[in-house]
Amino acid sequence: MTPERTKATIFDVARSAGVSIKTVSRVVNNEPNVRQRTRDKVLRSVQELRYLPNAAARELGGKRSRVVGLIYENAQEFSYLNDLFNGALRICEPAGYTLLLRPLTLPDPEIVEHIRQFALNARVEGFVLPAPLGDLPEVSALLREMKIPFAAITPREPAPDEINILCNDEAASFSLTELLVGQGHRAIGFIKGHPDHGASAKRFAGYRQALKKHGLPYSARLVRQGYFDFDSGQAAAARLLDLPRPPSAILASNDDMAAGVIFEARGRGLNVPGDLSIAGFDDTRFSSRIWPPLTTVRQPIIKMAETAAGLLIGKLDGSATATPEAPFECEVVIRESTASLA
Amino acid sequence: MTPERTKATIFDVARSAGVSIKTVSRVVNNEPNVRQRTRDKVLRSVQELRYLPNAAARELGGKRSRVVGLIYENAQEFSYLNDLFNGALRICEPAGYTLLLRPLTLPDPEIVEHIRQFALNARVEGFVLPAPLGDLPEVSALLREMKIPFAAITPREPAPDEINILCNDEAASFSLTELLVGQGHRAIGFIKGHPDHGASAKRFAGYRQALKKHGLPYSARLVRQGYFDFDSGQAAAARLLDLPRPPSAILASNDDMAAGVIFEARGRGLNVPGDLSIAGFDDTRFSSRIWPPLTTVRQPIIKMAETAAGLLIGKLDGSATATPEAPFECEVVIRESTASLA
DNA sequence: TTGTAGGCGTTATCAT
DNA sequence: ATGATAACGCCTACAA
Repeated sequence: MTPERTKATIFDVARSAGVSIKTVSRVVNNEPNVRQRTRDKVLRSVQELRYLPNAAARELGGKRSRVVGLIYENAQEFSYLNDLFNGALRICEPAGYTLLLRPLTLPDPEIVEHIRQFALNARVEGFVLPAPLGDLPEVSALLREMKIPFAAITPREPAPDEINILCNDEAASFSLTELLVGQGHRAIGFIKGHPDHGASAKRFAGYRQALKKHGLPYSARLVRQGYFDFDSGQAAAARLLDLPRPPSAILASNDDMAAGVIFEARGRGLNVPGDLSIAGFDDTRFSSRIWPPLTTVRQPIIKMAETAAGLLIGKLDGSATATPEAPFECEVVIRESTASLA
Repeated sequence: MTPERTKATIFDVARSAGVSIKTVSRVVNNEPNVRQRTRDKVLRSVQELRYLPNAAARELGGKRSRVVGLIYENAQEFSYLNDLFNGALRICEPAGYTLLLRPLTLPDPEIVEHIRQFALNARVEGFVLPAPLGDLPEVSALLREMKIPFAAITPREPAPDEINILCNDEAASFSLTELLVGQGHRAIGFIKGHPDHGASAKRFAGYRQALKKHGLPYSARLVRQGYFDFDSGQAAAARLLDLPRPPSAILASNDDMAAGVIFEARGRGLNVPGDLSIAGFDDTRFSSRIWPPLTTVRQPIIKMAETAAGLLIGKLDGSATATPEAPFECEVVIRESTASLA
């Protein structure tokens, strides 16, 4: 147990175990064609010597960097990103992969070049692409061209053989709308998300379906375009509230926009939820901490990120890999920003 | 301009430039003893062939990984972290360094072992240590023992030869307190930050100094311990507001806690700032978006992170390096959560 | 100022 | 099932 002066190499292990370095390599890399007894012997030496394969040598010899890249949009809400990082990291680390982050500021006219450079410089073997990056056709096209596998986390139509992780945005939006309908709201405003995000269309679709199911008329007047940011939410709310017959509830496609709606409502002296019910999407860090706490939808982002990274690594390692059959389940979180119509 | 089938190596460049690989190496690494003409010639070939040194080979041969690690506390407010990442990344990338992130959940009894493993596995050459990690003695001790340089971003007393980045927390807290005094507040509550953060003591000191300067009595009654999170801020506010003679203003040591104070105040039907003025620290993403928008202090985190990474890399590269003489300047941001006493 | 030889610690190839 | 040996692409010494 004396601390080794110099780090053990594969040769040290080979000598200690009485085998060749190739056998050690086989064991360390879980390759076949090693007798169980030999394998055990080698493993014992590995432990004793605290052998850790030299990543640089590994890459140089084997052409594999074991680097996974995670590209994300900079301006996003962070609790989402934090969950994403943690989920991906939790899988990459024990699997012997390095996770490299690459923030991007969108829109970026040179996005393709930026990603290409990153992939090359960092020798990225595979990408995790959270929304909205997985939604950008030029990005997936580039990665396909570079033959770099990726796992997109977004509700898109994956090409065959591509990894895609998604959750049931549409069903959640449906439930949220139904909740409001059940509370007696008949004029329900909707603020759409950024058109480049696949989730935006899904959430809108859920809203429309719920209206339809309950026999409420769809009115384009009550729908405004937003861009997932606070300001666009506030602006959209202002226009909805300026209507001759304003909605009694507003459903925003994410919490940032919902926060903007609350802000606008308060600025007009409206009581939330007394005068206006408000709901959002994402359950960000602040959703429960603004006043009133926000009714929203929580996605299992950590699990989704873990799954994305896991499937991606499986593909890189040559194991089996497939997009999961069922979408992940979202959860409606009911708080005080929504209430029954008086 | 035909896309190379296979990546160019140092040999290709050498051949193309009509020199030896060692000369190419010298040029690429900015080493001396190369004639300008030769240098230009090589540089031209490098561009033509789009030569990019193979990082793995470089590390294997040269014993340098060019990896910088950034350890951070997981539970933190993210806009802070996001700025931190972006600042550090902006410096590391063009300098040819890879930035690796390592979230940690505090308190962590095995923190030393976790960091050691990370440093070893990822072959980290130097660390950026934002608060509160730079404040933990066991962490700096470990890094000193491992002879891994680090740049701490926190108001601590750096050992000689160590890099330390800080801003004038104390002066900012002083200003904020003075602002409240100037608005006529005489009973000003203070919620301390987490005791493990160096900034907590500084901010508290600034508060006390301002009271002193303006001849206001210091009262321990009006000071509560918080832990930088929303809940502790809310709890502290509850106790302050339960006092027989509650404060007319509360200064929280960060915005998360200030948000908790606002939440508590609203829950009690208090008008902010009419009945209670509230100020925080950090200017997080939500500070301007809660109601009312929060008076707070903004730190130049991006610049601080850039400086930290830059000095660290300078040290790793063997250039000169010194902790900057003057602390970075914070900026008081006055919004609607504070107002003159009626 | 420039070049040559050797080594870094793996993985891959091909025997045995 | 196991092993010898040659890459891999660069850097460090040491020559010239």
